[in-house]
This record gives sequence, structure tokens and C-alpha cells, in this order.
Amino acid sequence: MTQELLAQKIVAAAARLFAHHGFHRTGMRAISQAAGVSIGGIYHYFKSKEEILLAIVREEVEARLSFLEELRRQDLPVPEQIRRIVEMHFARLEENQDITQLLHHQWRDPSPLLRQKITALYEQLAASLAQLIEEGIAAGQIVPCNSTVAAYALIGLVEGVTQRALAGDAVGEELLKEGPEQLTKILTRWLVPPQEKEAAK
Amino acid sequence: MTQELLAQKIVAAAARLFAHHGFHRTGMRAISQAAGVSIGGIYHYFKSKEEILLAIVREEVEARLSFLEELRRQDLPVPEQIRRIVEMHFARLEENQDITQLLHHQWRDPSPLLRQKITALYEQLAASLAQLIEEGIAAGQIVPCNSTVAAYALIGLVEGVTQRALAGDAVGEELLKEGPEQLTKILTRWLVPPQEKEAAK
Amino acid sequence: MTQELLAQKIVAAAARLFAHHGFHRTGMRAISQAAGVSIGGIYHYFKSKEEILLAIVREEVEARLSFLEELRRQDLPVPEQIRRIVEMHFARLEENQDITQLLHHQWRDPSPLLRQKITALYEQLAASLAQLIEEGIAAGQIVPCNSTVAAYALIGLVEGVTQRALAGDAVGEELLKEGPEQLTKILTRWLVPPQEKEAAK
Amino acid sequence: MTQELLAQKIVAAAARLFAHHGFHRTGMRAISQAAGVSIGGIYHYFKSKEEILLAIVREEVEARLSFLEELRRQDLPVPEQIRRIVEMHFARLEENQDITQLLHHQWRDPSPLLRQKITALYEQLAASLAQLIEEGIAAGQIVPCNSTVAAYALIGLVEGVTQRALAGDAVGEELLKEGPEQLTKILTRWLVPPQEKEAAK
DNA sequence: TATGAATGAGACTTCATTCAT
DNA sequence: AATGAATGAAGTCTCATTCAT
Repeated sequence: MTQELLAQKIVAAAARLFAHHGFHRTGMRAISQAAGVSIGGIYHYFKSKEEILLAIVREEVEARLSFLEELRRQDLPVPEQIRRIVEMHFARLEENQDITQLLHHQWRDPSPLLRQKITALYEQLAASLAQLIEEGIAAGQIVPCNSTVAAYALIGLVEGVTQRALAGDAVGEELLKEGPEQLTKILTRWLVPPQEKEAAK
Repeated sequence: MTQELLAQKIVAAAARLFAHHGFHRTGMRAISQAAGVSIGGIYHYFKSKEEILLAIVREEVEARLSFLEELRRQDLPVPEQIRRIVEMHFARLEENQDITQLLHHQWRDPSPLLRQKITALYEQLAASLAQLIEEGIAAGQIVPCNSTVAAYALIGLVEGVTQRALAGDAVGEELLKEGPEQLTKILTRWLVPPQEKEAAK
Repeated sequence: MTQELLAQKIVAAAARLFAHHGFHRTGMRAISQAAGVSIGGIYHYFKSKEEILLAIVREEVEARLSFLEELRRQDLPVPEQIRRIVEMHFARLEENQDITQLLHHQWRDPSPLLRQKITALYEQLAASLAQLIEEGIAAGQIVPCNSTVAAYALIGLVEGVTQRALAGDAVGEELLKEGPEQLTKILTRWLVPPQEKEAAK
Repeated sequence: MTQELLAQKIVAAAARLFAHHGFHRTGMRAISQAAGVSIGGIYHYFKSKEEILLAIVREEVEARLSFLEELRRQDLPVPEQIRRIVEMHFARLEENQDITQLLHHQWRDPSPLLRQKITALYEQLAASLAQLIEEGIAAGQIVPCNSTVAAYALIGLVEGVTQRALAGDAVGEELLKEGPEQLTKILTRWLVPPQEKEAAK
């Protein structure tokens, strides 16, 4: 219990520091101080600095995967599901900027082995989205297209906006405010066939 | 003259190494060997390692900006311009994966000061795209929308696919092959108003 | 009782690990796992890691000292006693390579204080041997010589062979097989006066 | 030139420290200070701390090997050759205690890989001695015996005495003074056949 | 101009030891 | 008595940068 709390504190501290200063520019000393643990203490919970990053990403990916699964159980129309995914993304963004920021682009930095592991995690998200899109196509709720391309395009589309939104300046705030609505519109135009749009009205 | 050639060699070597191993994991020694210059020699052309990265990004951003400017002079319909931008992106991808890969995501790694500089460069691209979109809206060639959101969404959309495309596996090849066509379709559905689509036929 | 058993297990585990990986390269965690005790548990029986090594060496030295004492009580001719010492060394070698290996050369590794303590133990062995040799000289069973030099030469002679014998390769096996007999021959030639040799026939 | 001098200084400093405090208890910081170089500087000449030890041992082994080769060219009787080897060993001992002390027993401490490398070097010495002994046997100058056993026994015999001789106490001084003569006597009795002994008179 | 030896701060990680439970 | 989480000093090594040549 206490142990898990400590691990949580380490992860939280590391996520914040990684997001602000980057993975390499964040030292174990900084993490240990931010988490209120000794340096050695960190190594009881994580075998290495890279493992901390892996834990952060894994946690976040798994949260999203279970969100997707739960969403799917509700049997909503696929366009509505996608709308909710975008909403979730922005909601999570506001409550936890650090980790969200980390999730996407930090994984170029570490060692090849870790990059590979993180990519594998990330892939699960894309695969899950691709499957969702294919189901939508089969149900006539989404226009036929290459679902793999679409999945990565969808992820990139949302990320492209959220990344910039987190800069903390005026443009960022605009994107944060307008983002969800605008993106939903874009996605509807892109993904939903005309007759479905009519029906959606 | 010789100097500029050497600087080019340094930039090329550094770009390749940064893209493959990351900024921090690439040492000056490795760059100097790959470029065939002495370590001291590098410091005649670049004040620091970060300046090399800055030069790489600046060069690439400027190439794209001048491409955009040239494109604009041709007075094509905006959707056609966007199509060509996507094409250009993929073309450049194939001929120079390293720098393209670098352009987008490496900028989390370096120091805050450099990050800021690179972000500023990057912003120019987004601003230019946003302006193009607004012109398209004004001309009725693009559906009305928040041009800033749209610009970042557009960039992210393309990047989301190209990032994954560069992994070098089977999925990557599929994306590389299908990407341009699929993305053009997506963009047409998203950006072009129905009546224009008819006209485009 | 249970305590002593545990202490024995710790000593045995530590001896094996020290012999295989060296004193410094063996961690308390490794010892605790190999002995099936918790780290804290080890500290109930030994004040420090160095005390474990000291205990190992002390035990081994004392075993040899009592062997020597018992041998002396049997009133054998000195050359025969020496022959039995060599035999004992090789016998112990086969049944407990680890500790034998440790006994001789590990003592350079630890701290000055411990080195001194181990050296003192070791010295007892040499002194005992020197005394035996002097008795042999007095009895005319051993050629006159500097008994101190002879004692250390004798120890080194045997160790030189056994050290190499423990490498585990083909040469090692040869030495292990030929060692006792060859060494006995060498020692006879070296130590026993001609007339005694005749008598020994 | 300067470079080699610096490397020599590093080796000398490291040898002294390794001999006095042991390999593991000697830090790179200590070596750098003792050698008057920065820590980083050491790494221009040696890839790692272990490479320093390897260089020390290699140098010493090679010095002895070339001594042996040169000795052999002089076509002396084998017993005389062996006498000179013992003399050389003691002479080198007095002029460079540190390295001599290191040569023999430090190699249990480092990593398995290094231990293997050092053992291989060491083996050359033994092989060279064994060959010398076999030549002596063939020439009737040495009593027939297993030359491998004899070589390791010979090395151990000398080492056993010199190791103890280096302790710096009264016993050590005695061994240092009496050693060469006593050992030569021992070796003559051990190795030289009776008729040769007569002849040697 | 060009070199690369030298610097030394700082990186990650290990480890013997302690102590609250 | 027994545990093992926690400590933090010290370990080896890397690296961007400098400067004498």
C-alpha cells in the first residue's frame, strides 16, 4: 500500500519532470527530490530510469485502451464513439497535461529497446482504433477507407492540436477551447457518409 | 565555399544520427567521425551541438516555407494546393527520411531555449498554412472553420501517418504506399464544400 | 542451534559466491538469496560483509590447524607428515573447491583491517609448518634449511598447482590428477636427505 | 610522446594504488589524482578501469617473457637458467614491489572477462617455463617429471615466498634476504639429477 | 585554419548498512 | 527474532566544450 503510493509519487514526479524538461535532461536526483524519496529508493520500484518512462506510458495507454473497451460495450454509433474519444482526450489533457504530453512524443528519446517497447504499446491503441473504424465501415456508419491510415491520421490529427494546445500561450488556449468542437466537426465531415449525416440530424 | 560544404556535411551527418539515435544519444565524436571533420572543426561552424540541430530544423522549415510561397504564386485552387503540400511531404519523406523525422518530434529533447527557438520556426509553418486555409474559406473553396485548429490538425494528420510510416516494417510500407492517396481523400472530404466537390469533378 | 545452522548456510553460500565472483562483486542481496535468509537476517549473525569472509577463512584455517595438530600426535616421520598434508589439501580441494580457492587469494580484496586479520590467521599455518620442518631437521629427517623460507615455499608450491588446477579446463584436470603424486616426488627430492631416502625404501 | 608518458604515469599510479588498496577499493578519482590527470583524461588512454589493470599485467608478463627468451639464447645449462629466473624475480621485486605484487594475485578480483584475459597472459609464462623444463629433461640436466606440474609448482614456490616477503615486517625482510639463495638450493635439490650436481661441483 | 587531448561536472546505478515494523 | 524498504555515498563512465599547438 505504502509501496504503491511511493511508486505513484515517483511516477507522478517523473512524468512532470519528463514533460517539462525532457527525458534526458531530467536526472534521477531531480526525480528523487521531487518525489520525496532517496535516489536508491527509486530503484526499489523501478529497475532503471527508462522503466519509469515505460511505466508512465503503459499506464496511460492502458487507461485509454480500457476506455475504448468500455465505450465499445455501450453500443453507440461509431461516429458518436469517435466523438467521445476526442472528448476524452481533451478532458484527460486538462486534468493531466504532463502525462498526456509525454504519451506521444517522448518515445524518440530513449534507447532503441525502450523505444521499441513503447511503440508496441502505442500500436495497441492504433490497432484498437482501426478495428473500431472497420466496424463502422461495415455498419455503413463510416465511409469506406483504409482503416490503418485512418487510425494513424485520426491520432495525429488530435495530437497535432493538443500538442500545440499545451504550450500555454494565447494560441494554446484558443485551441484548448475550440479544439473539441472543431475536431468533432472535422471528423464528422471526414468520416461520416452523407446519408448518415442526414440521419444524424 | 569549402566551409559551407563542410557545414553541409556536418548537418547531414548530424541529421542522420539525431534521427536514428536521438539528440542526446548522439555525441559530438560520432558526428565528427560521420562528417569526416575533427571535433574542433565542428566548433568552427557551429557554436554548440544545439546549434546544429537548430540549423537542421531551420533549413527544413525554410525549404517548406519557400515551397509554400512558390505554390501560392501559382494561383491554384486551395484544395489543390493542400493536395500538393501533402504530396511534397511524402516525396521529401522518401528522399530524406532523417531530416523529416527530426523535424517534427526531436524538439522536446533539447534545452528550453532551443525548444523555444524551434517552436518559433515551426509556428511559421502553421501560420502559413492557416493563412492558406483562410484564403480558401474566403474563396468558398474550403468549408468555414477555425483556421488555426485546422492548420494544426492538418499538420498532425499528415505527421501521424508519416511518423508511423517511417518505422520500416510492413505496416510502415503500407502507410507509405497508401498514405498520399488516402490522405488526399480524407482532406477532400474534410475541407472541400459539397458544391466544390461537384465542380472538381 | 537453528542460529548456527543459518550461520552455516550463510557462510556456505557466501563462500561459493566469493569464490566464483569475488568478494566485491558479490552483494549482500546475492548472499541472502543464496542462503535463503533475508538481508536483515544476515546481520544477526555477522556484523558486516567482511565478517563473513573472516569467518570463512577462520574456519578453514582452524580446520587445517587441527589437522596439523592431530597429525603431529601420530608421531610419523616428518616427510610422511608433509606428504599427508599435501594429500589433505588436494582432498579438501575436491570436496570444497570454493573455500579452498578463497582461502588463499581473496584476502587482497577487502579492507586493510580485514586483510591484516586474515594475514594473521594465515600466518599461524605458516608458523606451524615451519615448526614441523624444524623438528624434521632436528631429527635428521629433513635437510637443513631456513624453515621460514621453506614453509612459505611449500605453501606456495602447493597453491601454485591447485590454483591452476581449479580453472576447470583440460590442463586443470591434468594437474588435479597428477598433482598429488608429482608434488610428493618433488617434496621428497627437495626435503629428504639422501640417506633418509634410502631408509624410506 | 607526451601521450605515452601520461599513459605511463597512469599505469604507475594505478599499479601502486591497486597493490596497496586492491583493485576494487581503488577509485578512478584516486588514480586520476595520483597520476595528475583528470578523470576524463584517463579514458583517453584506457577504455575502462579494467583495461588499466590489463595493461599493467600485460606489460609485466611481456617483460618476463622477453627475459626468458633472451636467457634461452645464452645457451646456459637449464639449472643455471632457472637460478637466474629466480634472481630476476627477486631483483624486479625490489625495484618495483607494486607491480610484482599485482602480477600474481589481483586477477581474482575483476570481472570474469578480464580474469580470463589475464589468465591467458599468465599462461604464457607457465607454458614458457614448462618448455624450458622439458628441454632440461631432454638434455639430462633436469630430473624427469611432469613439466606442467613442475612449471606451476615452480611459479607458486617463488611466489609463495615473495608474496610474504612484501609484507614489510621482520619476517618479510628475512625472506627477502634469504629468499634467493634458499630457493636456489631448493630448486637444485628438486630439479637437478645427482650426477649433474656432482658435475656442477 | 584545424586538431584532438584534456577537462570535470554530472549522468545512472550499486551497495553495505540501518531501522521501523 | 526477522524482515526488506529505504538510505545516500561512492562507483564508473560519458560528454559537450575548451585551448595549446
